Amino acid sequence: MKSEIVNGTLQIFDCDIDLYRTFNCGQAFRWKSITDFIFTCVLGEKIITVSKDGDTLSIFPCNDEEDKAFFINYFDINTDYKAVENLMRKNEVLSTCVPYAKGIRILNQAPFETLISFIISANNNIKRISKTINNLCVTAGERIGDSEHFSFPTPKSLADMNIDELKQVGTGYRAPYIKDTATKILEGFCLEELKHMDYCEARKRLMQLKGVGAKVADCVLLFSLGHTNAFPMDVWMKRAVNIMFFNGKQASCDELCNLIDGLGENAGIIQQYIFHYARQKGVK
DNA sequence: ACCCAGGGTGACG
DNA sequence: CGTCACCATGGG
Repeated sequence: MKSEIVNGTLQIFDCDIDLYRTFNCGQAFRWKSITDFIFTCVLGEKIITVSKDGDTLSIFPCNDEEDKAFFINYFDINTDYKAVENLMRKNEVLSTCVPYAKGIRILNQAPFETLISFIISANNNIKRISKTINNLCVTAGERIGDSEHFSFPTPKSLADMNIDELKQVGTGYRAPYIKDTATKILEGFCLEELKHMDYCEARKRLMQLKGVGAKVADCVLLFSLGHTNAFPMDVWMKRAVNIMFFNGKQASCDELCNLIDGLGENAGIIQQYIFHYARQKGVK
């Protein structure tokens, strides 16, 4: 992928990423749209702005090779989505999903932020998840300069909040899960090492945390820890998979496991295509 | 008033 | 192992 840094902006050429789809599919909750093609978000301690002009993706600010490497990884630029799409086209059912999700990317996000975000996502909807996370950042994060933007809270700042404060932000009954998980991370539970661990082992580890079941663990593994075979099974996916692969009948756990195994190393990416298809079709 | 939302937990068989 | 009520909260 060709790219260059010009005046503090990273430009990536011949890039077919669809920013709207990528930011609004429920994998990330903090990107705000300025226009249809310009979005902004706090990553780490910096306010990042990205825009799309034709086939050129621009990311600002980007000051050095280290920044560049971070963005290439964050936006998953080096993964060959065309290859995944070609694989999907060989399957009659999967091929119908491809047009509904062209240009999506699976972001490689900050693990702690992703973990807390998906604990909040349990039995919740995307709009309210975003609102709650924003409240959490304003309450416990750091203001960036004199802007209206805030960083995502550190494990310590969340662990230091009491349950009532966490509830007041809108986390509801998940408040103790958040406090407990933040405390575990603060005390040394290492998320980074899960990246290099076997998928099943990493999943078991995550599920030891309160508020983290199979689905939340898979989201964290897929959206922040590089496990592209993780296949989050939410209510949308269950409906879609049952209709697409099991003739409308409810599949058993074994049948689902076999299906996901059959999708291989990129099952998680394929999952995102199915998710987009299901939501745009309004599968019920 | 009722149901749903990118579910998880704990209790009970 | 599987099932199930319950868990806050806001929008349809």
